[in-house]
Amino acid sequence: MTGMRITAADVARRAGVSQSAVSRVFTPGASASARTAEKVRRAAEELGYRPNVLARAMITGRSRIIGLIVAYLENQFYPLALQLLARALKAEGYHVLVFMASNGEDADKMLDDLLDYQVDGIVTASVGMSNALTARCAAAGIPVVMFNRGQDGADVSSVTSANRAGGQQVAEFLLAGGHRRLGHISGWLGASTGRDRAAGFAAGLAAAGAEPVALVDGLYRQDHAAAVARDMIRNANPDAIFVGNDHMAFAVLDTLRTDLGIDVPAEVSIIGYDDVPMAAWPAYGLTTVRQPINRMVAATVSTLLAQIEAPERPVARIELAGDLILRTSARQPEGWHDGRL
Amino acid sequence: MTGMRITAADVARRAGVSQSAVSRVFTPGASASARTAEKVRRAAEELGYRPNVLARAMITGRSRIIGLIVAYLENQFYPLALQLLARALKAEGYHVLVFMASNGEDADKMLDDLLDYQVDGIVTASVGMSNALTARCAAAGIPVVMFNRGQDGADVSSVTSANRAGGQQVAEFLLAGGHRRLGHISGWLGASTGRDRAAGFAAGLAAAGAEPVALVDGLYRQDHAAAVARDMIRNANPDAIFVGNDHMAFAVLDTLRTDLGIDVPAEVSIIGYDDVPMAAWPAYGLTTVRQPINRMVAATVSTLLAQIEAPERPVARIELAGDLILRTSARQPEGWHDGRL
DNA sequence: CTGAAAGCGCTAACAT
DNA sequence: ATGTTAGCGCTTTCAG
Repeated sequence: MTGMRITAADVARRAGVSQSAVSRVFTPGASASARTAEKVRRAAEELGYRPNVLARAMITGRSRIIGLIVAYLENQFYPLALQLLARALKAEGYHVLVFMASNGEDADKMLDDLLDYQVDGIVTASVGMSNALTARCAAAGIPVVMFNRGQDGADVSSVTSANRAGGQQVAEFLLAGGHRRLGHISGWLGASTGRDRAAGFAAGLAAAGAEPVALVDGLYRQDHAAAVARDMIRNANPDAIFVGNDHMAFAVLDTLRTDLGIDVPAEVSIIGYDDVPMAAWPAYGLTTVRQPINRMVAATVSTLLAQIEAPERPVARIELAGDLILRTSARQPEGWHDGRL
Repeated sequence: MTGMRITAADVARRAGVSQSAVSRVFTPGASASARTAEKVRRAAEELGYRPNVLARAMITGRSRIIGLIVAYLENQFYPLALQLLARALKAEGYHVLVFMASNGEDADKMLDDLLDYQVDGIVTASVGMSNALTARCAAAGIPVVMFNRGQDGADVSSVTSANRAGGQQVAEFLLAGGHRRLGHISGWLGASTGRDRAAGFAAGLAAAGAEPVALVDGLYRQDHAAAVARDMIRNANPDAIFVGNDHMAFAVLDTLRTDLGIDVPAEVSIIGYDDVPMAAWPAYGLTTVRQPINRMVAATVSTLLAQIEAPERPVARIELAGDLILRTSARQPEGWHDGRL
């Protein structure tokens, strides 16, 4: 008797109604009399019946599955986002099917996989999609939202924080703190987040007639960021380093303090980006730009669902402001309040 | 023309064969002549056809979806496991549907959700399931593997590391290092992992005629562990604390060093459990028991798939050995090698 | 409001 | 080896 699935027909038989009556009772926009509904519900209860989502999906064309493409679960920001996203989608009756983007892998292959599952929508986290791929999704009528990544000139929705403004604010803060030799270990410059933060930082310096003493791509990798930090200290003698995200900043902080014996922030100030929970831990106390992850996820969900319900809706590019969070890894200018002097 | 799905019938028409011929070409254990296969494949290519996984699932009774129930993505161990699990399952043609166990939530409700999606199997990570729930899964013919958690007397497969032996090894190591006042901030004692590590630790002490000076449940929560650590230092004056997992150990380490100004390990040694990547970072240098996460995931996948293929297979309880990893948060006994004196 | 009937896209006998 | 046929479990016309 194991594995014997109970179907709507079983329930119908027991309740003494037609199978379609059962269906109606379990369909939100249904029309069934209170009496039938009651009978059906009792029979279903007794039998332990639950509608088969897959069968329903075949008819309605809606699987209530959202595909999530994600690459770096090592960076705490993404598990957090995944957690928030899964909860928010669950509240709307959707669930998340995970697709890990192995780095060497063909993106087209992965998209095939996704489409095979008839997902109702796709969100990419920290993963770029070529315009060819987004075009395929559009052709298949499947909305895509890029989370924490933008794409120039592509017809995709995206939700990011104000990365350019954030980078600029860091420059202003550091300058106000009396630093004069500013270095930047950027996020991967192949990603919009990496580029925008770097551009904002450069713009902030330029506005004060300054320019960075060093600027290197950290590729969003800890090992690489650590190596780059060592070089930068040796060769450029910076008194402050803006690091493209917290994940790398932790590695940089460790490298300076432990390997190089540098006093942070007395000798060198370090600033990160994201404000993951670990940034607040005493061992790091990382001064950083907070990405409003809750609102970013909320925006991602509402954008995606809106697009699922109205496929012809134009793409949305949402950019949410973030704040500089003051801690102990960077010297603090006197009189600095609310992100301004 | 957007959203127009291409079906096997479309391909059949274009290739000049029957629809079932198309199906056969796309079914692994098929029987089709090279000529037909070729024609079909070309037509499919031209049309951009891909089989509908959901329709296939209805017939075969296999969705190729594995439900993952997970609760604490804050503890780095679980995102890592998720990542490994998703990749391993993908290699076998399965994908992971995520179910976040919100703590206040009814577990039965969540299981309903899972079963609705006709998942082929379930893995729970750091989440217990009542015997009633595992019974429901068994009745539905859906195999379950508990990852990093056991269940006494339940008919479920589980994959854990040798938690009891690990706890015992920690006790021996600490004793050999000359510590005499050993405290334990355990993992949640409602979980087998928390209990087993605590029991092993106590057994290790007992074997030497000792007993802990303090033993408190840390509930696997950082805030709680930090508070408990403060109390323990004040009231029990331990010279070493074994913490139930790395996640809590980081908080304890921070509390001792930063809040309490204690020199670790000169005054107090700290040992964790898991060996998440952060444990190796210089800021922590956490001495800890490594859980063989790669092998644990591999065992989880093979157990689950074996059970999917042969439902009558008896449940497996797999326990993998872990090693004590020596770093700088605990005083090191002279002559300690390979986990032994 | 309700039942009968027609599929959704596909696989799996069953013939040929 | 291939086509024909009968469903998988459900939603959705369509009558009544």
